Amino acid sequence: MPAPLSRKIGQKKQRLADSEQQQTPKERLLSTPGLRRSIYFSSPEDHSGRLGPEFFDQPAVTLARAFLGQVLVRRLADGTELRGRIVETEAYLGPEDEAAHSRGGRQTPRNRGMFMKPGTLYVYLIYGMYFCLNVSSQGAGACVLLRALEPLEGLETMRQLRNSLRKSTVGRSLKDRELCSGPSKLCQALAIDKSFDQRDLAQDDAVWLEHGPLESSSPAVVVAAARIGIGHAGEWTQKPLRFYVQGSPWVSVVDRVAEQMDQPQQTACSEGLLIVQK
DNA sequence: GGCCCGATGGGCT
DNA sequence: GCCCATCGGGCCA
Repeated sequence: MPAPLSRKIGQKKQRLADSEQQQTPKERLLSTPGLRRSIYFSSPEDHSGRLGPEFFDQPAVTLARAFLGQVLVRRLADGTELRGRIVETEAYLGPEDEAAHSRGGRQTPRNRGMFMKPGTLYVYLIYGMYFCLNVSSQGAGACVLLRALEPLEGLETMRQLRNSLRKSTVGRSLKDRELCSGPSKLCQALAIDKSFDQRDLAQDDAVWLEHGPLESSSPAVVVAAARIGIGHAGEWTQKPLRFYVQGSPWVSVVDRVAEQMDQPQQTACSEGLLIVQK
C-alpha cells in the first residue's frame, strides 16, 4: 500500500535531517563544542575576512557586481562549513523595477526583507518547491539575487543535500557543475530555506560572506546580460541587470549575444582590480 | 546541445 | 483562481 502523501513529505523531511546528521570523522571533530564556539576569527583561516555591514551598503547594481568573486559560507548545525565563490548575480532595483517583488512599492510580509537594512537576506519560495536567496542592498526595496556559485569546499555534502531533494535519488550522481548553477540549486546545496529569511548576512552565525582570495592569475571580465525568467516585465525584461564572470563554467546561463556586444561597462570583478574597456 | 512540460504550494488579486 | 526571479527528465537533432 502506498504511503499517504503526508507521510511521504515526512520522509522527505527526515531524509533532509539525516543528510545534515551524516558526518565524516573530520566533521565530527569540527562539531565538538570547543571548536564550534565562535565563528568570528576563531582560527587562522578565518582571518581571510568576513565582510561587514558596510560592504552591503551600496546600490543594487554595484553590490551585484561587488558580490562576484566573494565567497559565500554556510556553516551547518554539525559545524561543517560549505564554501562557494559567487559567479552570477542579478540586481533588482526597487519600486520602479517591474520585475522586482517590490515593484510599485509593494511591501508585504513576504518581501519585508527587501526593505530591511542592506545585508538582510530575502528568501522566498518559488514554484512551490524551490527557494531563492536575495540580499538587500542600499535603496528601499532593492536587492541582489544570488544565482550561481563555484563550489569550493564541502562538495560531497552539497551533493548529498542536492540529491536528497531530487526525485530520482537512485539516478546518476550530480556533476560538480550541477551543484550550484542556479538560484534554487545553490539554496539546496547550502541547505538554505525560508528559515534564513530576514537574517543578517553581516552578523549571522550560520551564513556569511568572505573576501574572495585576491586574483593571482588574470582578472575576470564581468558580462552584463538580461535577467532570467522575467518575461512579463516590459522594458525591464531586457535591461542588463544580470552579471556573471565571463568564461566561468559555474554560471547557470551563458548569454553569447551579450558577450559579443560592445559592453563598455564591463569591468573586472573584485573591487576594480582592472577596468576592461572593450 | 535545445526545446518542452509537469511538479507544486505560497502569495496575491 | 492564477501566477511564479526553477528544475529535471524526456525527447529529438
